[in-house]
Amino acid sequence: MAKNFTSKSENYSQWYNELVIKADLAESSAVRGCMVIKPYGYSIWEKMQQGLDQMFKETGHENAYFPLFIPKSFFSKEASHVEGFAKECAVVTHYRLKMDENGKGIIVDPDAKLEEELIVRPTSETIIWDTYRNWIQSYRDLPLLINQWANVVRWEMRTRLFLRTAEFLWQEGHTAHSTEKEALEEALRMLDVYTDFAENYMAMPVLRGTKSANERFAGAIETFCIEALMQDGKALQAGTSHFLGQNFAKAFDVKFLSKENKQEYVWATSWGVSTRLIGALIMSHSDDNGLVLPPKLAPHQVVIIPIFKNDEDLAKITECITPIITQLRKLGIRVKFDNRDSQKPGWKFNEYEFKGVPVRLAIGLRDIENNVIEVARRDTLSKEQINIESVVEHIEKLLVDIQDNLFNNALARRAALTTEVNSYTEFIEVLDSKGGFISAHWDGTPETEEKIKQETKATIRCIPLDNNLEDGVCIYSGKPSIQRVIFARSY
RNA sequence: CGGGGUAUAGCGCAGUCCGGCUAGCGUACCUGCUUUGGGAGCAGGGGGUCGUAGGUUCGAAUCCUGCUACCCCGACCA
Repeated sequence: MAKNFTSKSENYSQWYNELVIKADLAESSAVRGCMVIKPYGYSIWEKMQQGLDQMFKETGHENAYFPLFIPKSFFSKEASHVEGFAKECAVVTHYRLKMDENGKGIIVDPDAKLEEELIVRPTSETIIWDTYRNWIQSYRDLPLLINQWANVVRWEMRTRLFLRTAEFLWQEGHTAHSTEKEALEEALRMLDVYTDFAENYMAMPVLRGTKSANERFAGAIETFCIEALMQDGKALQAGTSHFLGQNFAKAFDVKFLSKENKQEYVWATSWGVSTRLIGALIMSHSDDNGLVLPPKLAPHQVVIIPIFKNDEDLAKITECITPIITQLRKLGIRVKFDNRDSQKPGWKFNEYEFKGVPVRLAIGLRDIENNVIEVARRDTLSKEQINIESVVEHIEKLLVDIQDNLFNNALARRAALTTEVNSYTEFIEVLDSKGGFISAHWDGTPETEEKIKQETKATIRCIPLDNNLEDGVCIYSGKPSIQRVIFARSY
């Protein structure tokens, strides 16, 4: 339940919830741990979908759709995979309700018990690989590059709007290849796509790397990830791309006949990002005045607020602004002209600030006389008067500028919150004082990582891909280390 | 699942300890007039089975019991 708006310095969780609720993005549903995504929140997701989907298509992928329900037996095939998900699955056991004879209302009909339980997908690897077995016969059927936009359910113990809900929306790509090399390349290609999207659409810098064995996806040989840093110094895993080796091919018996006429198991990848990205976007840029959206993802990039006293004034303003709206739309800029007389200008200013609209124009009779329009930008909250003749050109540049500025600010913030440490004492001190990414030597063992996690709640977020090899000693065990890795407390 | 908190009008809350008049405040909503360049002012008005089920009582938002949901912190995870 929403409280009064508070500064993020006091309570980041509360600040975050306020943003989500007051900017009209989402709310908790009546179903435990699920969320209702409101139209404005969903339109941000749609923009994300559009951007990602285009990138997927450009890299040769196609969309398909697989069932929501997965027979329980499918889960017994890949052992480590089921271990990773079994604890948090919603299970369908019956298929009918009935009226209770003792007047207790609607009850589950005990006679309608399913022969085999159905699992509401926590991810679709199993059912997709079961399907792929029939789709793949020959090397000519490969590579198989498929993406699915879907909802999945994970019965998490603790939930949080957008960041970890019981049901969430995502895309999951599942590909099959004839060689290990090609599959590995695919996993890395999709990591590039995610990086591109995070940095150039969301204006959110990300670290690219591999996960340590402890953090690796259940059933994967290697998990690549992009890690973002939120304003409060906590890390957020923004996307993952997995190299699955032949684990799923073997578990689901997916073989192909090679050019050499030999039966071989296919090589696989999977990759996904979810509505968690909305949470990441909110926490990357927003301030105490509300949401701050990067132009590329903002449902409305420009909002125009006429200042008028009567219908006559509005008619004059409309006449003046209409050609500008037309020109902006021709450039593909998403413009909203809020000419409602049911709300006052001041109210609208605050409203669109809350919703994070990148550029706001205000125009009244006074401006028309002076041949100017007031242009306000959301990222810096600054305003200036621009000549009507040059306003379209100005806005076009301004949108690019805001997009860049948001990225650069986030990048600078991340740099300020990234620290190299060389001892465990220093590690703990930095973790508790400012948080953020901490670059430190690690001996490479899961045991050390686990102990650090238990003692400090910090985990290895990733081993950066372009890491410089550097001899050193593990901050925890003192054993030799060949490189620094990135630690952080995370969401 | 462990610890803490909350549930009263669309939203935010008071009232609950110590039971008692018609359940109140802010905001939002409706009507009218004045307003309109940073969340307008005045006047009038509508909206509540007090989360739910049961109990105690002449009488329950208030006391007792069960249940449910949500929020925060932890373990788990995208």
